[in-house]
Amino acid sequence: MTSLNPKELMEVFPIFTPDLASFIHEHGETKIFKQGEVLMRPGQFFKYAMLIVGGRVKLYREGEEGEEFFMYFLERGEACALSMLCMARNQSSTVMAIAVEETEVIMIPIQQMDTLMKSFTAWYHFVIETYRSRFEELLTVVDQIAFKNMDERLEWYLKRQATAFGNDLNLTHQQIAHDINSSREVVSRLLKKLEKLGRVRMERNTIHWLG
Amino acid sequence: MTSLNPKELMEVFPIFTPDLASFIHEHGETKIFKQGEVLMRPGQFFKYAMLIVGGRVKLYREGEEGEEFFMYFLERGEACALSMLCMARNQSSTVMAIAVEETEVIMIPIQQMDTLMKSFTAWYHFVIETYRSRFEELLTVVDQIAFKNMDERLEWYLKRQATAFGNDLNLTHQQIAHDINSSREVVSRLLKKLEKLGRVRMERNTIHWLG
DNA sequence: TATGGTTTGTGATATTTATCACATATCCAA
DNA sequence: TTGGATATGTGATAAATATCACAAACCATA
Repeated sequence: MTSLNPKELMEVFPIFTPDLASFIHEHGETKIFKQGEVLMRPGQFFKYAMLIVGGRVKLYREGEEGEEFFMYFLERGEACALSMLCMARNQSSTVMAIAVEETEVIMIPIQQMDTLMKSFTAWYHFVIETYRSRFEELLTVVDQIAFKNMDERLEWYLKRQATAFGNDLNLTHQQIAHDINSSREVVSRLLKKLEKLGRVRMERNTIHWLG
Repeated sequence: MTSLNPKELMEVFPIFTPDLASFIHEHGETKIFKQGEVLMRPGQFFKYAMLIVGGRVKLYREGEEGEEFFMYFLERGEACALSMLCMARNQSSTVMAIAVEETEVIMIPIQQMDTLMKSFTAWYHFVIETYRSRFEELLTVVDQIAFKNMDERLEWYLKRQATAFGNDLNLTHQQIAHDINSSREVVSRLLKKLEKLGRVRMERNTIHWLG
């Protein structure tokens, strides 16, 4: 049973119909993840589909030598596509997902998926839209790393961070370097260039996005 | 009405049940795409979900300055995830898909999707598996371009081509350069290195993969 | 206000990849 | 067989990115 009643669920997930909202209210569990907590890690098996009610989750890919590569955020009203996809075949995760803020999640047990899919057209549309938007987002990620240089990729990264967190970004150059799989020095220099172009203003531990 | 009867459909798509196979036999259309024909291009809207019966389709992303970047192949028994995803919201395609061999495709009109999804559990599982495998594949593509150097990426590219076409690859260095978004000279030099390592043997217009 | 940890700045250098210029090789068709 | 198109080879150089070394700035707190 979730902590949100059906009416609240329909506010967070506008596509839900009343009967679907009731069903999820009934069969879902609410869980709070604290900042920094891991929602899933590579190799872990899914028992639940995860819907984000509030907060923010960072999804990233890990390289063989411990590198990281930021892919996207999940936010209020969205769901983890992989948790739905892998569940259906009892596959394990291939990405890291950690809460970057305190995050409230509705966990729907795998056993309910067939029922949901068969009984609620709205659920089917929600799942499709979840897949579609994540696939699109992953394609834009591919575009960036396939076609763009580091300066453009950095700018794109900052833009997305600003969309998620607002224009004052509490990030060190080292953290950014991790996320875009570059090095701190390179990030520092490119940020300096962006500052000269008037795209950012910099402080220790903070970058003001002026986009 | 498809050119394949239900029994043949079940051979190509083992997950299909008899009733699903009959439904698709009834409502699908068969279409042959000749080598080099475009199945979809960016901006085009979908009217059909596309299932591949035979042949091979190459999916790639286009950059802003006309660059190309190969993502993956679709083969017998697979389906185009994007054609299913976009259809559901009447979205347009964001990738190029061309037949690299003569390819036989079953086209299922968008109008049938809701019925299929509601009436056939096997269809639902097929769709999920289609999404899942394409998502996984796209994640491995991200890994390669995010974490690997050109030599490793080239080797990975050749390996995938060899899996699709066999070990004798009819590719020019220029074509390869296009697909991995590099330049001909770089590909030539890296191939030379691979030849010295005994991973390939080279001829004009052909590369023999010895992996 | 002294101290040590963290963050940022920057020159020097190495590595990787791209680009340019041109030579050579191979094939096909006239 | 020859001329032109296509494919490949290769040195020189440029550009992008990574790495190393170390200095300077900032911050918390003892």
